[in-house]
Amino acid sequence: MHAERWETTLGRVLELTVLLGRDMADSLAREGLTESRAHLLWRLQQRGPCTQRTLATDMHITPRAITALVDGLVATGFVTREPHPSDRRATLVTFTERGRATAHGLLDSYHRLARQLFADLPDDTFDGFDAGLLHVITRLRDVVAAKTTE
Amino acid sequence: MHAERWETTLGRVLELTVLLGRDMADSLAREGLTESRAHLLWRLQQRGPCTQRTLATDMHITPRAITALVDGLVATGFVTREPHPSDRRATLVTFTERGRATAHGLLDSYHRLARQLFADLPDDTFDGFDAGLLHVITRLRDVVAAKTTE
DNA sequence: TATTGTTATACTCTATAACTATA
DNA sequence: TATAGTTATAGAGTATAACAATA
Repeated sequence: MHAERWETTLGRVLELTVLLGRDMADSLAREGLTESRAHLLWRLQQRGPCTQRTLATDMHITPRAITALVDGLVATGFVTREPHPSDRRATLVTFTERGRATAHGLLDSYHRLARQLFADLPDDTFDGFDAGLLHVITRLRDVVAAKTTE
Repeated sequence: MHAERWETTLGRVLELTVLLGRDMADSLAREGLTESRAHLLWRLQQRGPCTQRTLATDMHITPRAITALVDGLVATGFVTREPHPSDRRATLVTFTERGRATAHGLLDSYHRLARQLFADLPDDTFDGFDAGLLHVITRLRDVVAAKTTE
């Protein structure tokens, strides 16, 4: 195995991230969403109504950033701020009908994309791809962990 | 092949992009760079000194955004604006010594990362991963092209 | 008239710090 | 005293539009 092949392949990984990022940003823009706001809707769908603090911890961004994202999503009609039943400091971020429908649409798009990318891939190639992905993700976690320790 | 596997694997692809993005942003911050500014340095290294217009076309962002990025890179000492020898409207964005050294450093980091991710991957797994990547990138280009045509 | 890069203006994402209301 | 969310302030990236200098 030669280093040139590794570098070519890493180049492909980077190209994939760029293409995927552009495609997702484009699709989201058609729904009136940005990547950050869609991320919030995604988390909200998985957790159900929750406090902004929960979302901040979940999404690894500050409470201030959540306030800004929720402001935008409220203004565009995807979510509402509801009072927390037992803690009057907190708010429960909650889907509007439109928000719920949009989140379902995002899930559909995700399924459709998975099919488009993988449906016509031979089984053994798919397996190799998946195995390689797992390996690379593990390595990457090690790299990140090593840096954090430094 | 079941749809669930496609979705799990797409999830891994997304996780990879997130991890890679975080790792790169962290490394760049240590050099006093952002991803956008590093992208500009990367293109500059591949093309040599060039006009802002060229960079704008190259990086798929507006001339205004290039002005902002170059302003930042000039202020932090990575590049200078030099007069264009034959067109007095244009400027040639050019590396400083520090800029050139940093760009070389980025290239080194790239090589090192490729080695860290792939060096201990069995040859056949690597081949499967690479083949899958190629396929997925091709599919993704089709998807993007289909949307643009719409 | 077309092009290069700028200024003017605006929106989004994010961060830190100070503050209010509540626990 | 600690926590939830806000306001204040700041910096980065990007976009469109109007403009100056030059081609």
